[in-house]
Amino acid sequence: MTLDVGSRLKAVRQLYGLSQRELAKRAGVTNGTISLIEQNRVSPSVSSLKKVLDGVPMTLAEFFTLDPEAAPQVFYGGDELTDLGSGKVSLRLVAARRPGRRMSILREVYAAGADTGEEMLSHEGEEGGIVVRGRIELTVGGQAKMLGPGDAYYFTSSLPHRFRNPGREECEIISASTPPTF
Amino acid sequence: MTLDVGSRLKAVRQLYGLSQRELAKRAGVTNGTISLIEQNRVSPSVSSLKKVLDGVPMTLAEFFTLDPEAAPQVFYGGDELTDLGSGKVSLRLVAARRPGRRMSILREVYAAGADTGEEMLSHEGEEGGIVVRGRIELTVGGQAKMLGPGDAYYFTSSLPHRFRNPGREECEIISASTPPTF
DNA sequence: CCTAGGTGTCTAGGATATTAAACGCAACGC
DNA sequence: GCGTTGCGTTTAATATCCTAGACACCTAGG
Repeated sequence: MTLDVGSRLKAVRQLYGLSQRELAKRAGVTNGTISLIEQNRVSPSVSSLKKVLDGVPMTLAEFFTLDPEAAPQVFYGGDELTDLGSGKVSLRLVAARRPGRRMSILREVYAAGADTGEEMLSHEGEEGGIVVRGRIELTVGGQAKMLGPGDAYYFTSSLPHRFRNPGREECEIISASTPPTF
Repeated sequence: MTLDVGSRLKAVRQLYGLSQRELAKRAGVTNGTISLIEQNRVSPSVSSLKKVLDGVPMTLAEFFTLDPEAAPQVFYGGDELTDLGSGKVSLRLVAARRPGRRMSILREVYAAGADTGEEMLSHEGEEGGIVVRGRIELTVGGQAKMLGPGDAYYFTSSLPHRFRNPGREECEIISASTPPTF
């Protein structure tokens, strides 16, 4: 198992300053249930855990995304930009060495003529960004659009997408994606 | 309930091209269990759902984060930058109108002398960013650091933090945070 | 036709989770 | 001291889940 649902629930409950009975009442379960779950004496069904979390309220996704040992580390400085790119696309990743990151923040530079390819990228999650300088053509789900400095985008990463710089100047974008792509 | 664990599991399983028996074998449960779960005839315990997902493999967080109706929407254009700031700090949020976003991507401009305050900000999640122009002093967990163009930062948002522009020039940052702060 | 191997579904019974109520403990007012 | 109110824990009975194995269906090959 090594998935400490109990401690997690307890932490969440206490974070909201609720007693077992209070939470139980809000959630429509008994206080005994909360107690047993928090002691890891039982593994709740998804439906009952959902009921409990609805009392907080918190979604299941949020609950399981909680980083129990929330690394109190801070990363900063130019050094934190790790080089990943190749050829005409330069990618620099923020806090690459941080374990368990929940986002990829990237500084992307597309040289003139750069193209992520016909095949289209597709992966779970969401991504978005802002164009800092230059112009770029972004195709998402069959629709293409030119973006210039100050323009922004945001989409579900499972949609096939492609970045292309048809111009003669470099284009710089700062983007973020969750869960981390890199 | 209205939380269709069954369909979700089925979708995941089929996405990976597995039969109920194959997945069951990998996961160490019986095919009947998978069948019953997919039909929503039972609400699996967290421990057994975890076992099942380990067979894929997929984490519980990923499973519950799956957006069933994965909004195929794309947001872009300068219009997508919604103004939020006040006073010396200007905040522009990407895709503000998108429901259920998992990130806040912001273009932040700190005027000379801008300061998010002594009281320190603190909230759940993670955040990071890259300085586009100007200089800014970032204090996280008691440690201050000056950042200039091209520098980056990343930290756990629950650490008390503060942004301050002690210089005479504007500072522009592009940042992201998850879960969304705005 | 009919076996062989694949699919998903169903059922009986043992295993596990949940309830309702009791229990032990500590803090407070009287 | 004593009653009250809050806390988390425990217990016996009930409800729910999970397993093993049978079942029905389909497709392919002999």
